[in-house]
Amino acid sequence: MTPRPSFKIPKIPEMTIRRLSVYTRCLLQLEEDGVKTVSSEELAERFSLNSAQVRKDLAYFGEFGVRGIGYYVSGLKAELQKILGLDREWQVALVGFGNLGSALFNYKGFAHQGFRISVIFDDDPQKAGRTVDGVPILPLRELAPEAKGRNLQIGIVAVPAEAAQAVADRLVAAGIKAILNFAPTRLKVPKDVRLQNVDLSIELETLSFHLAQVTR
Amino acid sequence: MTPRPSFKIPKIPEMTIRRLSVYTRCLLQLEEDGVKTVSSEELAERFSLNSAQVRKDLAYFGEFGVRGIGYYVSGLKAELQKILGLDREWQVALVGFGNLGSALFNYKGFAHQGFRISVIFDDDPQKAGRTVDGVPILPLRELAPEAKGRNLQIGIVAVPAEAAQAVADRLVAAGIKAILNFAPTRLKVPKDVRLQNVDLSIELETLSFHLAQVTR
DNA sequence: CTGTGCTAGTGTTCCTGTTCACATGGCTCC
DNA sequence: GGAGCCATGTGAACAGGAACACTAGCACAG
Repeated sequence: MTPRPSFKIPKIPEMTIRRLSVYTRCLLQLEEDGVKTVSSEELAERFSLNSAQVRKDLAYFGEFGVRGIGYYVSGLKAELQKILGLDREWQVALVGFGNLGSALFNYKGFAHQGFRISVIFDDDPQKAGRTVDGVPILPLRELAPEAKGRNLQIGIVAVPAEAAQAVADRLVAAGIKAILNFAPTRLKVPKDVRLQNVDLSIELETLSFHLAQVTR
Repeated sequence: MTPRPSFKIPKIPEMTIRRLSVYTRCLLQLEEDGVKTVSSEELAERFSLNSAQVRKDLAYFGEFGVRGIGYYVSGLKAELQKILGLDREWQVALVGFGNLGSALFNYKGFAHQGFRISVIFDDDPQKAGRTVDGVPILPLRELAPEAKGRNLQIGIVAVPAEAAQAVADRLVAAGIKAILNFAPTRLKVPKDVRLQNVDLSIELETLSFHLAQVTR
């Protein structure tokens, strides 16, 4: 009756998932360096973290390690990539092709891990209709039909704050279940849609807060 | 004997500071809309948050509210801006003027809140020596002398992962106490230096993790 | 084959941040 | 001037994530 009998999910902490992502990157590096095995202790100290933390994070998903040895780098890497969904290709829609949008598009790290920006949306008549590196730039109203045709799964919102909610609404309406938002606004989305915010102002203001404490 | 006798700091949670930043932005909007007072309840529901949370966050820093009324929008806004250090201008150094660097430079939101990118560093001979919008682009070796002369306080790292640690080391050596890192690496800095990371891969991979759970 | 050493996995404790619930205290209206 | 209202401020309960410390199990040496 349970949808996934072989594999129970005991509420994974958000922080654990973020760390998995970090571990994965580290393992990629280690594999490249020809390292075969790594202990939770070694892994931990690279991020000034607790080794129990590392073990617990990994143990949420299975028993990947060997006692007395540690973890096999390439094996663990593959497991984590599978868990994070990096073993497949995700179709990403980028909305907004201004400064930030084009920077994101040109960022090399994405395609690498299986995130493919397969279409761009922007209503600017200067941009809409053109193509960059083989990727079409379309007006926003094309979103719904394209989403189905291209099997879009992730939307990146890189438009000004004022337009962000409208864009998000369209993404949701088009059936997209994961949104990465760069606009400085708190978007409202249904709770079956996963929303991840990147807010530069918050990061900068956190810094200036701490500076202000010292520089009183 | 205590360095700050008039003002005790009872360990402010990191999350509180991030929320202050969000509140501030909201208050700016409210003020613009001509709203005079706002209650913790109203403020909270804009971010689907608990009202006690809002009150506690604010209470860390003083008694800004009026019982039976709420908070005076412009008064609270001014207080929060002071707490976050937004009542002054910070001199920011941007290191790396590639895709992301130039996008950040052109992003309007920064100057707005008192963050002035007053110098850019990039070793690319195509770029170094030039000027954009009156801001000079210099080779990285100029960092130390410029930091003093320009009173640089914040460094933004927008270089590839491989170069990031070296850049961070130079920023630290130049006496900069706050770093915003966009490179996908965990930088090591002395603990009196405030480090804030923005890691796009982590955000995207968090999304793909959740998608992968559903799309099994 | 047996013993030792090493490190993964895990139950428990600790601690930080969030939520609840109440008492406090200024404003307003009569 | 006093009584009632209403939202703040805050101590106490709660929850969840992180650290500790112990147990389990595999590998390798002798």
